[in-house]
Amino acid sequence: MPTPDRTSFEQIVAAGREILESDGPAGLTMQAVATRVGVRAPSLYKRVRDREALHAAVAEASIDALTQRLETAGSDLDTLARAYRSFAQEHPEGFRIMFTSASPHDALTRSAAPLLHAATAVVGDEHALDAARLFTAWATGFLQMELSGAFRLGGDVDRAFEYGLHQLTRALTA
Amino acid sequence: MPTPDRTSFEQIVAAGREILESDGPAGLTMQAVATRVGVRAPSLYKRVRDREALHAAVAEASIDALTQRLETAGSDLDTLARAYRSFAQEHPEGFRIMFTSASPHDALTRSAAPLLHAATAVVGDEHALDAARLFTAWATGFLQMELSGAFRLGGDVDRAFEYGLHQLTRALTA
DNA sequence: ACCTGAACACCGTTCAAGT
DNA sequence: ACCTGAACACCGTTCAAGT
Repeated sequence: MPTPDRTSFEQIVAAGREILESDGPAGLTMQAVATRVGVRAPSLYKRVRDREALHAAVAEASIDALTQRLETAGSDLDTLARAYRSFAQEHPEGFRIMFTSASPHDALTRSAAPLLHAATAVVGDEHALDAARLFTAWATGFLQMELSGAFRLGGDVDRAFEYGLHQLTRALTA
Repeated sequence: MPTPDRTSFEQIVAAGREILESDGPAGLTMQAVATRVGVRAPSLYKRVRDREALHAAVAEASIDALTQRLETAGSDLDTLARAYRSFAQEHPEGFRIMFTSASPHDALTRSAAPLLHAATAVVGDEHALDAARLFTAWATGFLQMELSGAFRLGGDVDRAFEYGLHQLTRALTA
């Protein structure tokens, strides 16, 4: 006897993102998600393999949200860097989980496209990948350190961001 | 009636580092550490406040190990970057936990000193902090992406590292 | 003083039984 | 076909009782 679905994969992932942002990765439990979508924990296993898969799905959704933000932001490195930073500041846990949970190849590839395009415009085809990696590595590391509070030696963090952005774009343009 | 100590904080942290490296952060449990040091889990609470404090202590020990490596490596940015990378490749989980667990101020400050010194030599006092942040952000982000397998668009990762290193040192020297 | 077993709360996961 | 309660394994943490 069929039963009407009481939840969906999409709803589970959406609930997971909210819980992650409010309670951190430790709070992103099967039980917490089940409660939020109005179901018992065992029911989640119909749509998600296990807790690790749940985390991966939330990570993928975060990457997709970031990609969309980057795609609509603009096409130059400067604009992309600022869009990246504002995304990370709005979704600190969503940003973090992108690099701590195993994320699918496809999502990462899609998110790289805007950067690769912008880098190509600056350094040409041959070094586009290297330049994109230089740029994203800096931005990712900077945001990670900013969010984790690693910048505690004083100084103006905003100025440090502008300094890095300026040095990098200048180096790549030269 | 006093009892001879059957373990120590140092032994607990050392065991924690080994378990972290072999089983990842999820495997770094109170029970696993207790078993390895030959004690029951409740006994650990005499030396460590809770699981979070255990992770923080392991993170601090990793930072200290990195700092020592950097201090003995050399004093220019190029050498520091390579030392940083080799440390991360030898202790991937130890590297990761430095940025995911709350680490004490002092350890972070000590680890920044070698970088700050090298940066000062290149850009002078006024921009030393900004330059050190640019450099560590890039290196940290790059290693994080390398270790998490985020570099999946082909290309030579070693070459990308050399490219970034070259562009950064050139930008800061100019 | 430190160590332990017992106990409790909480989570992940499986599965037989419900509808 | 999905949902649930019951059950089991495992972990974090506290605490009274041992030495």
